[in-house]
Formats: sequence, structure tokens, C-alpha cells
Amino acid sequence: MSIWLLKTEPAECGIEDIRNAEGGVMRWDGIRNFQARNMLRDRVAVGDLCLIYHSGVREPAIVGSADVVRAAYADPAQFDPASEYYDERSRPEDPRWFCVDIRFRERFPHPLPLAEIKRTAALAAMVLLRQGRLSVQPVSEAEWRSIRGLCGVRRG
DNA sequence: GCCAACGTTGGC
DNA sequence: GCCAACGTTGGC
Repeated sequence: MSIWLLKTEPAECGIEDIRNAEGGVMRWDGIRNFQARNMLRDRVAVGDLCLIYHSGVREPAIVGSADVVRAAYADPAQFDPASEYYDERSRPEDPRWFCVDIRFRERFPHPLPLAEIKRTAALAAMVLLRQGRLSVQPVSEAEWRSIRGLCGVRRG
């Protein structure tokens, strides 16, 4: 079992959108970065845990978690000319981009702002602080535990 | 709105 | 294969 941090702009798809999706299940699509794509395609597995991070807002923060309920499959948006994620170079027999399905797990009692992550020693090694732009990134179990504690989660 | 970081593209 | 130009992300 692995743990991931998934970045999203809440104006487009926030933690509440995941919660409110049918069955709490949301397709995590639109990833158009090769490094993130490779992790989605090769590493993200059913049962993995995900931290949901809100970016592009006044106070960027980790706000909740989800789990992976379907492993990588071809992102349908790459074949849809009407989609902003359309990619004319993609072929159905050789897709360039992948997506996974995640399911809402919890919204944390309080968010963990980026500013607080930066001043937390236990989180100093987080990929988020070194590769700020990577939208799918690995999280260690120790980081997961620290983050949940800081977010006011009692146990688990 | 600015700008730094960094990924991608394309000329050579 | 290098690297400059360009585009995008995302914090501030």
C-alpha cells in the first residue's frame, strides 16, 4: 500500500466535489505531466491512500483524504476534441494519458496549510516542498501520520 | 498580477 | 543531444 498527495484546484474539483460525487467516487483525470503520469500509470494501486491538497487558493492546504478504487486506465478526455484535456497525439491503442478513480474518505477536522507544512520539521522532506509543481507525488507513512495528527484526526 | 521554478518544444 | 525559447503552475 502506498500513499500519494494529489493536488487540485478546488474551483475545479475540491474535496467537497469528491464527497458529493456519486458514491463518493471521482475520476482523477486531466493529468498532463509525464512524471505524474508515470506514477499514476505504474505505481498507484487500488487500496492506496491519497491526501487531497488544494492549490491556487489564498491558503493552499491539505484538506482530507481519499482511497484509490480503480487503478490506471486511459483518460477518456484525451480523445474528446471538446475537452480542454484533448490531445490530438493520443491514439486509443496507444494512449498518452492515464487516470484513476478515487473515493472520498474524510475531510480533516482542520486543514494543514502549506505555510505550516514548511515550518514542521517532520515534514521537511516532503516532495511538495522540493517539487512544488508535481501534481501526483509520493508521501511516506511517517508523513501521513504526522499530517493526520496536525489535521486533528484522533486515530488511524 | 508578478515572478520563480520547471517542464516541453523545436531548431540546430 | 544540447539548449534557448516558450508555456504553465502555483505561491505570494
